[in-house]
Amino acid sequence: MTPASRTPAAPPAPPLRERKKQRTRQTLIDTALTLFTRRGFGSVTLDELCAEVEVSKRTFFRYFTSKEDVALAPLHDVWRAYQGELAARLDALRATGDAADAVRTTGSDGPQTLLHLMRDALLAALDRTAADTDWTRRALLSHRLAERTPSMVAHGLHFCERTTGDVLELLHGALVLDGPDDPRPRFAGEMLLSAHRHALATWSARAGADPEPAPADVPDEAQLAALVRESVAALADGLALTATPRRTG
Amino acid sequence: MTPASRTPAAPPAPPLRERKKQRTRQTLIDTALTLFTRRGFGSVTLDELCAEVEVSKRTFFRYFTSKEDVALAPLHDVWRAYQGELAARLDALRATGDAADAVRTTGSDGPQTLLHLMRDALLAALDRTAADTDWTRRALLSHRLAERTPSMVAHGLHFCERTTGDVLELLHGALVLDGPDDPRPRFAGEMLLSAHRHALATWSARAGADPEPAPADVPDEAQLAALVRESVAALADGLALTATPRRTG
DNA sequence: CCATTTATGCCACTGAGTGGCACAAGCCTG
DNA sequence: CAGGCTTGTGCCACTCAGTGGCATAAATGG
Repeated sequence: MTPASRTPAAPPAPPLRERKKQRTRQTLIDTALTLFTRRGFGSVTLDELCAEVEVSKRTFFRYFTSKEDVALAPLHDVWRAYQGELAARLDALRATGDAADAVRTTGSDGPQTLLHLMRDALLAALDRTAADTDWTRRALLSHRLAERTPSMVAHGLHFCERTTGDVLELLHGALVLDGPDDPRPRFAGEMLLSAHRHALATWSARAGADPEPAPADVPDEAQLAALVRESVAALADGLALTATPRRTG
Repeated sequence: MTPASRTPAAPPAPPLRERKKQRTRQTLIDTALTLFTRRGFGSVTLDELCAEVEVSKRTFFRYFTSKEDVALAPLHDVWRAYQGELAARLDALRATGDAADAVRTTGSDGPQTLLHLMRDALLAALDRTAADTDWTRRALLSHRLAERTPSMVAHGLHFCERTTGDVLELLHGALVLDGPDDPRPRFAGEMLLSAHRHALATWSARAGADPEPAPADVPDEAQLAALVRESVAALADGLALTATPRRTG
């Protein structure tokens, strides 16, 4: 923090101005999560939040599109990273022209399923995002908050939907498909979403129900990653599940 | 409309007061769809809409929970019906204890998959809802509106999510599953949702792009039903789709 | 040190959504 | 066809999210 401290081994050292922006953004997110968690999403006004962070409301809206947006930022970040990861993988695929060796994360047999390609991109995104200091804690708070805040659910679903839409454009540019209306990649994308949401819910439920967990009580992203894998694997079972009536007892 | 006209073969004749309510509701929906379609969702204020229908804003909110809600009402009605249909089918299933003959809509081999059970419930719901006079026209307007109105998308997704949640409770009460956290029924429910959304999009796209279609230009619900079947059938292909890179050219 | 860009603050404004209360219209008695 | 009772509606004032415009302050680059 001292002005004279030289950055030990920083990459290209981000332009000083950018730092402040990121710092305000992070502060907004953190105080928002704290306040919302403590007193409920609906009971905290933006004016309060802004006063707390000492930022004008106008400025808040230059960082986030809505009150819900700031509360969901940690979760949204994953999806942004996912989009990037997937784009990179698709480029690699097109370059080598071979699905099998383009993606090193799988020592698989034959060309990969799109769903698995997406899953791996998501896992990589998770890994990258979670590299940030205590992302998991924030993500947990974010998700817990969403569980009891309908408008956050709506906002989150919509965000995912938009991301899926963007991803679909990438896919249609990079893969051989049955025309621009082929529903299969969309289905795959939405299934991944389902799986991810379930993984997140399970992850959150497994952690202690502490409303403001200490850093130590927060489950790590490895557990989440494992749950994502499980969930994706379970998708096919969901499709094939037969309806066995329960005996009334 | 004449007071003395005797209802020819009306069932029990709904309590006169209820009629007015339904009429106001329908008027609100129709004028909302018209105004929104003509001038855009965001450019019509609730005050305008209410003035047009000659109803106070306070009253509006006794019928609908939000501005988005009224614009999506036709689509929401299907899901409400779906919930009812599914509940009925589950009851039938539990009563007979046999999946095969409980549901007459399918002359299938062996017990039915949950997905197909849900699909049939949705188709039945569609059928029932579309019995109302020009539901299809309204639904089409509703969907077209949603396509260019982000907040409507968010609201619609959230509504479906809630419905799915309610349905899951029914399922866990009626079916043999792997405990309360078994993700399979949830996956099935969300896949049906995906399929339905795709069907709706295709249906809407196939109809002429007329912003205010004449009744004759509106596709019927049979076409939508067919698309739902197709989409559900295509789900498995989405799951299994292999990522074949497109040759750059 | 100055000029340009870029982030922020301030202020006034729209419009969705809510709560409270008084009023009127349908509705069940006798 | 009173009477009270229930239920839906109108009106009013209020909160608060979100936006636009313009002046100002801070970083950047010469």
